[in-house]
Amino acid sequence: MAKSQAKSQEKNAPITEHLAYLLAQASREINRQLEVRLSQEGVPVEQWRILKVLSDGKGHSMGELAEAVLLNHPTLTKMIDRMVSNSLVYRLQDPDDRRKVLMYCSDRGKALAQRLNLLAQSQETHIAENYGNRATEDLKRLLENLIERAG
Amino acid sequence: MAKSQAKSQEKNAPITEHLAYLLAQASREINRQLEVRLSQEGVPVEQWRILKVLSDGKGHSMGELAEAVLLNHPTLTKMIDRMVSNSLVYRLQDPDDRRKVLMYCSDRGKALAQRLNLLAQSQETHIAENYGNRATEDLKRLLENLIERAG
DNA sequence: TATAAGATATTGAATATTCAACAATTCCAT
DNA sequence: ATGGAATTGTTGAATATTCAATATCTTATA
Repeated sequence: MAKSQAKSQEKNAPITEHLAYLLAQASREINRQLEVRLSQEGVPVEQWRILKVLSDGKGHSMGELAEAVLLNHPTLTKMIDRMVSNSLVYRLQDPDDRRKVLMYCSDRGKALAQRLNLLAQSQETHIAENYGNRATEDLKRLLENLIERAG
Repeated sequence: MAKSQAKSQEKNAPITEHLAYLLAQASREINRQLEVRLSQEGVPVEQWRILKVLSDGKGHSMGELAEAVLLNHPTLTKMIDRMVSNSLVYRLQDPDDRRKVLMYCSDRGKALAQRLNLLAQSQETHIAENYGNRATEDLKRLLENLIERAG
């Protein structure tokens, strides 16, 4: 009986004990909160990521960018299309490898990025205050390690 | 100079330092790995979640279920439509509140759920082995706390 | 150097998700 | 009781994402 219970415990762990589920839940919640903040500028989270990456002023290829902002290629292409329409970013062909397209941030994009960074930063601050500085840092380091191993 | 550097460090934290980003990245990666395993049964992650929740045999309303499986209502409705077509689950009107629909798992759904649980459990085991038991447990507890505060 | 293989980005069709509106039922205040 | 507000779930149109196919360019090889 004890044995079969142990076995059933193994197999029937509630869904809330699965790491994949906890990650999905936490990510969903935190990203929703970020979304609320960024909606002040009418910008989805993915566009903030794109602008943040591009605001280093250097050109980033679509592939590189897709990886950095956690979007797959076709999705990124279409999101960039929208952002080009809004004059936030622009495409330039890479002179060294003409298969590649290098993405750049316009001045308008950079200005928006700055405002978005403030909103995102305020969320970080809010989390650190409510959840605790120590816990937040611990969580970040654990996530970094997990990503490193899992990648 | 030191002052302006500190300031710029605050404002210009790389995107990889944002909790929202780390969570999205980790969740994406771990869920992709789970997806690979579950594809052995041709089932998306969300359907595993649904089957897992319903396999307690009790009826769950759509709202309750949507919350539990991290899907919003219209998305869940349409996914349930597909699962009903596959005879994995079925709807029953709640006799106590006829606005509600109670979802149940069919025998076929329960059998599938068992096979999926094995696949999901094997991922948990794999993570615990590669990432470390201690780190995995720490991470889970931190995520649970975060979700509790953030909800 | 010519050609095949690989890399990069985009496109269009198929699929899935979301938003807003709706229908049905229950709850509550009068 | 009864009419308005709130809750629950679904629908259809608009939007977004994904998959497979394509076009373009580079690299390696023979």
